Amino acid sequence: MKNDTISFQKFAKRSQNQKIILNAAEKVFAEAGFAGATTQLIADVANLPKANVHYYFKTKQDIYRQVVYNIFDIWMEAASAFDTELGPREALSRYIDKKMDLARSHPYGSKVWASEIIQGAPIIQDYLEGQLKEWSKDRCMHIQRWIDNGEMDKIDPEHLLYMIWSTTQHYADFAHQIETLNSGKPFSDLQWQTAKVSVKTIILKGVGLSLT
Amino acid sequence: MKNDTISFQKFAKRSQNQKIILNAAEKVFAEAGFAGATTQLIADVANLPKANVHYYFKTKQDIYRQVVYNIFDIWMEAASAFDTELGPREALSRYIDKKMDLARSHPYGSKVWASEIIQGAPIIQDYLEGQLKEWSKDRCMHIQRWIDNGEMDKIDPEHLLYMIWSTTQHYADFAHQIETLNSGKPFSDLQWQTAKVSVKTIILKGVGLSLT
DNA sequence: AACAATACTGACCAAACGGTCAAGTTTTTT
DNA sequence: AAAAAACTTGACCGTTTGGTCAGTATTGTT
Repeated sequence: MKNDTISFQKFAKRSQNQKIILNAAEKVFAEAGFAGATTQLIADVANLPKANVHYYFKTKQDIYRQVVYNIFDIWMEAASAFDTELGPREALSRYIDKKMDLARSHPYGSKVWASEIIQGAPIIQDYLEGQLKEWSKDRCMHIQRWIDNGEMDKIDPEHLLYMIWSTTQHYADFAHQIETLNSGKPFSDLQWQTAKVSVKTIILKGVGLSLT
Repeated sequence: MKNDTISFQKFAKRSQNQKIILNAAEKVFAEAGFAGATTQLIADVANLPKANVHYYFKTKQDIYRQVVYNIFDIWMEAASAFDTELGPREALSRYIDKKMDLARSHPYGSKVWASEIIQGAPIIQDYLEGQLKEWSKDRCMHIQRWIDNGEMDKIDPEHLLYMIWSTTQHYADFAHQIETLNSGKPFSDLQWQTAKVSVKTIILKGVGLSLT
């Protein structure tokens, strides 16, 4: 019992400091890119001396790798909201909702991901070829089945996925541009609501599904 | 006559070397980000000694600024394809076509732009608040008028614009991801065609317009 | 209380960076 | 032909960077 508690605390401290560093790093990588992010700045944001950061992570790349893996895991978990058993309307609708929620709750992660892909996915390539490709193929197959069943319009499933990804992530990645066009103010709850409804309305109707 | 020719050649040489450097820089900035792009690498890609690059551009930021301005200009010129006099179907259709063409022809510029916005638009902020905001407001007003006239569905115009921007630019910015899901091969002419049609079909139908 | 393991940190270093410069070459003007 | 202007470049420099390390403090174990 006492041993367990102590072991847990030890584990907790290490894990907790790593989390602080990763959170700081996510923000810094998002705002400066991989090369522009300095370990010193990550340390400052995490409120730790730089040497301490290197105590928990051997290299800057290790930190970066962890940040990218984390956002990928979150996204893949959200991808299960695309539950093909629900039928096209519910599956697409819930998936878009979920992706919009993530765009709002994880803007830094989304930006890090975008930069990683823009620069050719030097770190995450294996995941793209593995998990992501598998998931995409599976969903595209189901979408095609819906189409063949006459449940929705004949649309290339790939491009439907791309449209959902791009549109939802745009609200995270291009938040600064959107904010600028919104008189410099971030979206309010109501504006996020409107965004969600607009995206769902256009896409669902666009592929021949009604909202209700 | 002779003077003119000589002066023109002088101008041509300077201008030509600047163009070579800017083209190289666009690629390097896209693939490495601002901080990750080294003047040495830009020089290598341009096939010039580093000192020569600095003869034509005082600082790395100057090169970067020019690259970002260039892509913004190209985009704003394309924005005139959104000709509100044509009515909603033609205006939107042509604008999407034009943006898709640019995603294919200027992938590096699009990536540099995306990175710039992701990092908070440190260079281009004035343009966002000026030209872009003005253009957006104007087009949103026209879209609203179409809606009020019953020519298309009631959709928040802002979000329609965001959807067009995000979807089209996705094919440039996330080309690497798309390529990976496409068995590692870049899109063929036919696939680009399909992408274009898919995007137009979904968006136009999504806002209550028929394609033909 | 003694010991061991983990956590922390200031000082330091080699490498890489953006940028400069003086000394050359080529081109244009007179 | 000679002077001026523009172009080219290898060598160089101060600064910043990721990362190390030796020494200290704290926490956990016996």
